[in-house]
Amino acid sequence: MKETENREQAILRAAEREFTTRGFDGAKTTSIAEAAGVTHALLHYYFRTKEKLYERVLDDIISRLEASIVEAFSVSGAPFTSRLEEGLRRHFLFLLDHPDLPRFLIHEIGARSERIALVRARMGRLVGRVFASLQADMERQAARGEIARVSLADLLLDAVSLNAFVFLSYPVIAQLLAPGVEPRAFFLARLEENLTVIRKRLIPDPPCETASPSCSSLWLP
Amino acid sequence: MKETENREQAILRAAEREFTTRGFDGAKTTSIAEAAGVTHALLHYYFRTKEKLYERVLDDIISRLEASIVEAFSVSGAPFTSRLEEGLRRHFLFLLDHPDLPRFLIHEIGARSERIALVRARMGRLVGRVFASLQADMERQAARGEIARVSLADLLLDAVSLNAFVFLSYPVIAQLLAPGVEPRAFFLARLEENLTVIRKRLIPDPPCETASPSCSSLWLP
DNA sequence: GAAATGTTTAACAAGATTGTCAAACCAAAG
DNA sequence: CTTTGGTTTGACAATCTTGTTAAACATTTC
Repeated sequence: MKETENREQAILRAAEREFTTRGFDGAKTTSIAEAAGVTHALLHYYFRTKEKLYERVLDDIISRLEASIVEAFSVSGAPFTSRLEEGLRRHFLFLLDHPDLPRFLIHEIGARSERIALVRARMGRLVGRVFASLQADMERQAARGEIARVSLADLLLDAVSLNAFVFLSYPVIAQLLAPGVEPRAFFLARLEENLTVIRKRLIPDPPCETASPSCSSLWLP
Repeated sequence: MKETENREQAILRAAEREFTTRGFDGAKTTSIAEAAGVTHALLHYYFRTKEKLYERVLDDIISRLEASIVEAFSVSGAPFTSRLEEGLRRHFLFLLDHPDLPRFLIHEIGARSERIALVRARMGRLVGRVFASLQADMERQAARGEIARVSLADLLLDAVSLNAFVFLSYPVIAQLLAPGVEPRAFFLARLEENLTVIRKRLIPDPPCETASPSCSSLWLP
């Protein structure tokens, strides 16, 4: 075998780029082959059909995402809040390395319902692991009154929403909210904001015997 | 003209459904025509090309979104926090009526860069109006120390992230986080969580002379 | 070096998809 | 009734896209 690994790998890389930026329907096997520098017949030789190539790419992507998130929350022994912050930080930095990934996943699970089963199954395992890993620590800290009582599901969804949406909306909001700012600087600033939001979400609800403004009923009409 | 309004409208409705659920590339003019109950030649008679039909649909959608958001924040005279809460509530309910809209916009602005200019221009006007409408009120309340000092851009992006992402991720997370819960109940619960997050984000940073847990350095390693 | 096995290509086939067109249709105006 | 104008259709053309195939090519093995 000459450098078959390279050819196959080249096709996979090109396919991932094409699929993630254009979606399944927008991606053309001819474009992928061209981008990989091979004839499109070779693409079919290696991956049979567009569908199979897509599945392979999707599988690879989810595996990497899964590994990255599990690893992100694996810092053990530290208090819940530290582990959470560290996990969110790594999650965000992972997205910074794969900025098109959220858009791709979101689109494909919505547009192509056949995929949902696969994605959901693997996400299920992933969420299960993260939950199991954090739940006990969270309860412990909540029991001590150090953090507010929140459902872990809500809290994590809050965090993922904040982290992912910056990348989803970037093309529209960047010039709008921060014209002229370096992309990386913009994203890192958002990371800090996101962490602040989550931290504050966990501030215990004060007993409200003080006249503190946060206890006033500003929010109640 | 027999009921031409109805035919044209039927095509537009079918096109919006098809485009928003499948994206530009996934949508087929034949499917749209079929769904609208007309021949596909008629579709071309009214809208010339798929591209033009798409532009029309996109334009309509953005107009409705724009109108809804401007209206959502138009409650004048109330304190900033009330206006914000009311705006976010209405924004969320609008999305509840158009659950595929965030996915559609996010995908299209990412996948088809030609569209960005149009979307960005209109979003620019929209954000400008909302900003102008809220900024002064926000400063006033911050000056009184009733709310934390945050950039309005960050705060609104936080809120939109939280509101939109539930809909984006719904197909995957629903069964995972809340199995068996009615969709509407699930979404409304999320709305409350989102409002809580934003409220807490605005809690003024305490002076930290008390031993309150929120002042401890739990978050600093 | 010849056979066997795996890789690569050019050419082709089948089908889908967008878009056009001339003719049929229909409603209203003269 | 006939003309006129916009509507609607069936049939067609052009192109794009996926997928196949037979043959050329390379590499290993005996």
